[in-house]
Amino acid sequence: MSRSCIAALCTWFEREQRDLPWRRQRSGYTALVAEAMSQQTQVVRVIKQYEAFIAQLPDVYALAAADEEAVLRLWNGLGYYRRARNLHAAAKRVVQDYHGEVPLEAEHLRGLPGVGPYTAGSIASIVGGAREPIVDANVLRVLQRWDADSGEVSDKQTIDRCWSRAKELVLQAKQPGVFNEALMELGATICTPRSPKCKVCPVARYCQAHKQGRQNEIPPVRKASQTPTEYHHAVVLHRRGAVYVDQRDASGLWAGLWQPPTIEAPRKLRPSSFCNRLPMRIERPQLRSEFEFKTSSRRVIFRVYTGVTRIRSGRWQQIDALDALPLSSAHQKVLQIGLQEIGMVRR
DNA sequence: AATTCGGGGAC
DNA sequence: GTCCCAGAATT
Repeated sequence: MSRSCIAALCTWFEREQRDLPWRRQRSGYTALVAEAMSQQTQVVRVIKQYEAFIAQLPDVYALAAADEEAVLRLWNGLGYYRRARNLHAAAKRVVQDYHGEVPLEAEHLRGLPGVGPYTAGSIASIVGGAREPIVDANVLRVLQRWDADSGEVSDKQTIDRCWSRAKELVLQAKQPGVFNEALMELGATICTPRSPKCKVCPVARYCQAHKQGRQNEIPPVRKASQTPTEYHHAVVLHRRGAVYVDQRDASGLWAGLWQPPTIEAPRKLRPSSFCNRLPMRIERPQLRSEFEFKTSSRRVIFRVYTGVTRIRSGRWQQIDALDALPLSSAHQKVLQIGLQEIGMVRR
């Protein structure tokens, strides 16, 4: 009975699938890059950055040989920057241990940094044709609805049930990779978190949630956690067409990325207090602007200053070469505000 | 078993 | 405004 459902889903996928760049050229390497970028990130946001990444680093040797800074820069704005470092390390290991060929067996893939059960199963099945199950956020939702499983999405038992189900199903599929990708595609385009489009779903007649009219209740909505507010005071220092930047801690938020000198505090600091905490002397500090930046677990108020300093040591980055710097989305905005105030128009 | 890690799409 | 996303690693 699930055979016909699997077939219907795969037929729909072959007909309706989105045109994604990593579907045009399949290889272990392109899949590895695409999967790393796509973790916890909506696919539409990945496309442009994936293309830039592949254009710059077209094969695993290019990536393995690249500077970490060059790799991180290609991740600018994407978030979860550890993924970039893991991908870089994975490429080095592929060159070292696998003669430059990304392994296509799940067990080997699983040994690469940044490759967990989902990513290993995805590459092994879609590129390698292996009969490996996968469960990402899309598949989880689709399978919960198929079985009218109203468990919490974060509950380990719910996740385990879906992995078991995915395994059962992929064992019956004619083409495991096509089936896996079709499940994800259905979740991304039809079986969406809210207001699923059951009217145009190719497998609605196999869906228990739909049969019971409970597709809007499954899975249950997650309860939002509250995010404490913190204040990041940053000063954009300029001299001779360059700005001063320093590197963030190797762990924590935006680990190892670059930024204008910043003091983080639980509360708003007065300008004098802020300047006193900085390692360099600031002349004519001016508060220019303030904006809110939200991540999933933090609410950060950025207070952007401009100022002048005499120090020469440290890293002075030319303004027209700021794109070469690994920068978070928040710090790109800080720099944009600071430079605009200074009159160094940027974009 | 919980927490951490980003940032914007979509509603 | 809210919820969520082609998850994995760390604590």
